[in-house]
Amino acid sequence: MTDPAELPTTAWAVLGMLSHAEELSGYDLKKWADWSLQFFYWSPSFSQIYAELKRLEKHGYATSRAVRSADGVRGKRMYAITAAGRAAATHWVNHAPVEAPVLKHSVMLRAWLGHLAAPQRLRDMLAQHIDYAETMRRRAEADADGAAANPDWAYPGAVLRWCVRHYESERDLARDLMAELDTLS
Amino acid sequence: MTDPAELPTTAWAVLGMLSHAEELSGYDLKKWADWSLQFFYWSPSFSQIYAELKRLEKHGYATSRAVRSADGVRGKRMYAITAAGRAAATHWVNHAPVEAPVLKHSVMLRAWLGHLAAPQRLRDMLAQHIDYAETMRRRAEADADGAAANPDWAYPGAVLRWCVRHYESERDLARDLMAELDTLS
DNA sequence: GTGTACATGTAATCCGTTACATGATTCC
DNA sequence: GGAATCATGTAACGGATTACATGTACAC
Repeated sequence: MTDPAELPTTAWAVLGMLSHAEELSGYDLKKWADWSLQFFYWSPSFSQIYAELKRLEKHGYATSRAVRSADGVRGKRMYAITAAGRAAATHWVNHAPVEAPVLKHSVMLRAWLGHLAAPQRLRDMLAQHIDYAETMRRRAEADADGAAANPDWAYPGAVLRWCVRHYESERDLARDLMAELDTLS
Repeated sequence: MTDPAELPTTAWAVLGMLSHAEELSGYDLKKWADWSLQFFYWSPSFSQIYAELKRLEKHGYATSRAVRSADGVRGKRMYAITAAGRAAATHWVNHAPVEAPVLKHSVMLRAWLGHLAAPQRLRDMLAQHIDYAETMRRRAEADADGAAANPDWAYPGAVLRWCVRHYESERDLARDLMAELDTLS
């Protein structure tokens, strides 16, 4: 087996999604990314997904076929992972160096600049962040429940439970920080 | 006051660092970013910092002066925030829309693809991640202790305590996940 | 008939990194 | 003398986004 090509992580994420399914369109992948990858990675834009799909196909990691609807007009293209693609993805998971986790927390960046901020602004920002974390937690929980039904989703399910706890913690830590900032101003 | 220019978050982060200090060189800023921003945002490369400094100066948000060492040979350039820069940064903190937090967790991405992974690989990855989180926690704690001494660092101090709890949680959640994965394979 | 979802793709642009280039200073 | 740190910057490149362009299907 030749060494798998050097590809950006996004490509492996897309290929990884394909490895969980039979056949998906670019549109499907975007929708699915919004509801799964989104929790712990990030959801690439449509244009990025279409570009990665072409690249994956060029490398022989995916195949596609054009599909027309019953009325024969509307076209779409369905992608599936190939054996070579599965091998490459497996190799990537098992052997590629693991990139450091990236955290870009613009709420904390603003709190770090609290000496420039109006106290109420910091409270509002944190309140909004608490809502965001709670929404994400709920969504992840619903997804985790969905995954629990199917043994094929054991790993995604475990990761989704990690996400539930992660957003729970995110919510609680924001509450703590809000309380702490209230004692400052 | 004219509206502050549209700048990437990195520019505001650099300007924010300048707002915490008297005068800093690009090199100083990079070193400082590695030990503060790094915990909750990310540390731009040297070249990025130098580029942002030039842009900030162009906008009148920072000034610089060349400094030569006692022997008169070695040169460096020290940057300071201007009044306009402080006003712009304040406006950004108080009024710019807050970007959604970005999380790109490549460890979780690989766990999500656990059906492709060797069980031992997942254990190793998580063990390494636990070490990473613990190291970050310790570093953040040391920094938070340092900040506690000075009332000027109240906000950075509060954020650093948030970081300590965040990395603590990150460590614990990775342990939980490792235990859960062990029951799967 | 209007808005929403389905469906794909191009072009322009920007953010940011890596590699490269250069050279002084300080500590061992 | 050699390594690590201080110190700045350019050039090439790539990853990714936004805006734009286009059109169908379906529900209300």
